[in-house]
Amino acid sequence: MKKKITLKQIARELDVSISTVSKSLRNSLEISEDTRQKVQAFAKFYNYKPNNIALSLKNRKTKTICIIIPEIIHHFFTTIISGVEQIANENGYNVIICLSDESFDKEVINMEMLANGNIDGFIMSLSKETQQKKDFHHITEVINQGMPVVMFDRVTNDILCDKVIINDHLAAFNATQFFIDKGLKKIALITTVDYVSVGKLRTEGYINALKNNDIKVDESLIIRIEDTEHYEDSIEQLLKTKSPEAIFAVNELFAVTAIKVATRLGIKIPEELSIIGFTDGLISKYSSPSITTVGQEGVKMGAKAAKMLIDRLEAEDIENKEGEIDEHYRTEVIETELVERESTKS
Amino acid sequence: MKKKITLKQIARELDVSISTVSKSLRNSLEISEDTRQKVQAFAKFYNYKPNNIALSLKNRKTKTICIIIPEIIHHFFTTIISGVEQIANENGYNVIICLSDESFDKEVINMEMLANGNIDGFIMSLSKETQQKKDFHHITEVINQGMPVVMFDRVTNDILCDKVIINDHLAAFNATQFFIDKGLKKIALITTVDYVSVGKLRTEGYINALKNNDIKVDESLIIRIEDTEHYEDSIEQLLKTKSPEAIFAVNELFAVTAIKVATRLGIKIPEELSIIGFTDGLISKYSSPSITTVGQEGVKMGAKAAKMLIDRLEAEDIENKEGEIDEHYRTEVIETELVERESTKS
DNA sequence: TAAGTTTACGAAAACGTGATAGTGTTGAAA
DNA sequence: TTTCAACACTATCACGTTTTCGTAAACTTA
Repeated sequence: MKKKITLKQIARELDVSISTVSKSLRNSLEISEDTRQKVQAFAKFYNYKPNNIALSLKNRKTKTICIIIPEIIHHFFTTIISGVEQIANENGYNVIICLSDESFDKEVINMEMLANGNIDGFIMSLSKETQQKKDFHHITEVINQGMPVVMFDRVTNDILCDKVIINDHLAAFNATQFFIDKGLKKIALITTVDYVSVGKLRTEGYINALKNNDIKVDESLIIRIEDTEHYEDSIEQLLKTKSPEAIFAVNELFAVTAIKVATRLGIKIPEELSIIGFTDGLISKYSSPSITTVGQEGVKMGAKAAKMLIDRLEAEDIENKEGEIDEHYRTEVIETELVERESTKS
Repeated sequence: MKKKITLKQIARELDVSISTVSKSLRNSLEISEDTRQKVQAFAKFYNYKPNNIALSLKNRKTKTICIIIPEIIHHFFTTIISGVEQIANENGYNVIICLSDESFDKEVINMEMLANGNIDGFIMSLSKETQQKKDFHHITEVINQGMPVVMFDRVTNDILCDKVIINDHLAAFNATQFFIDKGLKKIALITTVDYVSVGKLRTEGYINALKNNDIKVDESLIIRIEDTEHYEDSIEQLLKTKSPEAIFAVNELFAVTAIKVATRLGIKIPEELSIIGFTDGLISKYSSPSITTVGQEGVKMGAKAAKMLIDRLEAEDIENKEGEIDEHYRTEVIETELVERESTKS
């Protein structure tokens, strides 16, 4: 077992100074051709690689970014990760992934721990609990320390920073309008409780589409799901008592569960009931019938977020020297598109 | 914007030495009650937190582990991450997640980059390409440097290290036997090409179960899928020409695709065709009909792997001082269980 | 009072690197 | 012969910690 070799060891071995070794390896012209070659050969033989931690300490940057997501089970977040990872790697950055498990405390702990030098910046989507508490002190604190943060999907207006979102309102509006254009009027909504920012926006989009077409909003057609446990019953109740012609679900799981319940009740899809979900994940694709869904382009979103973060990090390098920092934050909107499948009539 | 404060700044501000500040904050008895309190109050006010990078450099450990997985889209791997993350956090470790995208090169690059001081150890599952090439030099190199590696699921005998696997052979054997016990004999297999270690093992389990029951192995009932693109046709062909009574699929996607094709062809599940998949993911759960599957307990597996790695890391601390290292590597086997659902007769 | 002991702190080294600023030797120009 | 530049290298510092060792000053004891 040969441990990693250091500059110092090379220097001692070749009987030169550490500086000489360092310069030789960086091909400095100060060092004679002879010495340079000797050192480089030796270094190569012992597979010398600079210690990243030492470099981080010296340069005061780690070339590592952290992405905090509430859940890894949701397909949407995994696609986000893919996008971030790709751009990060292209630019020589590592990615640390943290799960908040929808918990405020875990979000805080993760951020505080990593903010102490481990990483250069954050990409994050708020946990449910954080959105509910509306307590963002951990995020402002990090930003105040001069560490850039990019928020995506579940964002808040209370924090000033770069953001990447989809137009949830418009996407929901369009999905609902899609039903209406097919002549369907009794449209149910399966959504989350209102403190989840995206749930709220999608609900609003649904309502506005109805209003826009002079369709009365029937609150009994709307199910608001608190936790993810026993919502099958609520859906069954809805289908039995209200017999909606269409259902718009704000995520994949709600959509596929609706299909399951409908199938069990002998309701034909899409003949008797049309369904549109949100998030174009594996479930929507492989469900039978497959689910028409609002595609979120998670990869694109993650890539965009990573790009914004890295741009800001690299900009800091330059601006630091000139003493000026661009405080102009931007919010990017990612387009969505309806992916038509078997759960809606064509 | 107030940047992070350092020991040096506190020292200068309070007109004491850096050592005094450091000791005060660590409650050393060398420092008078008075000074200690003064320093601690000041540090608290300015929200002092030690710089992790500096600590890493000094202690020569980073309290960070890396998990390399081939794909994040597969639900199995996300559950692995959950398990690792949980144990890691409990023990004060961060987790870096790297995706190899099934590519040998990306696996090598990731490992080489992070091995230079960024992390204390690896948890990994081999990429397809690596398994195909049988080139493991990057892994042996890391291990030779004294960095512990734990492999899970897709492992190789060519590397000596801790491993966590499931008994793929037995699990496939049992699933096949399950069909046979129900009186089904014409059992098809949808598997991967043989260089994927787990695919091979599962195929062997299937074959052994058949042989064990004196059922002739019919190669035309076995589909080996190379890449994940156009296998719907192969499955359709199989169903049309061979009309199997049962299908055992070595992963979720193959299983759900089989269901899709069968449904399209009007084959009733489970009356005319029973299906068992592998990996108890969202797809199996939410598919209609839901899929009977071999549960892999990814969380448990990830947790086990993390525990093995951390145990070894902590053991190193002690053994380093005593100059002895335990080279006795272990392989843990995680139990699987058949989760019965609607795609098989009860 | 002299000697020893405790108290309370500071100096310096170490982790590994890279940049800046020196330094001694050689050779060439004046 | 003197002066100065070029060359080839070394010393030192800094990044932020912790820790070991050292040392004044105060206090105790004989």
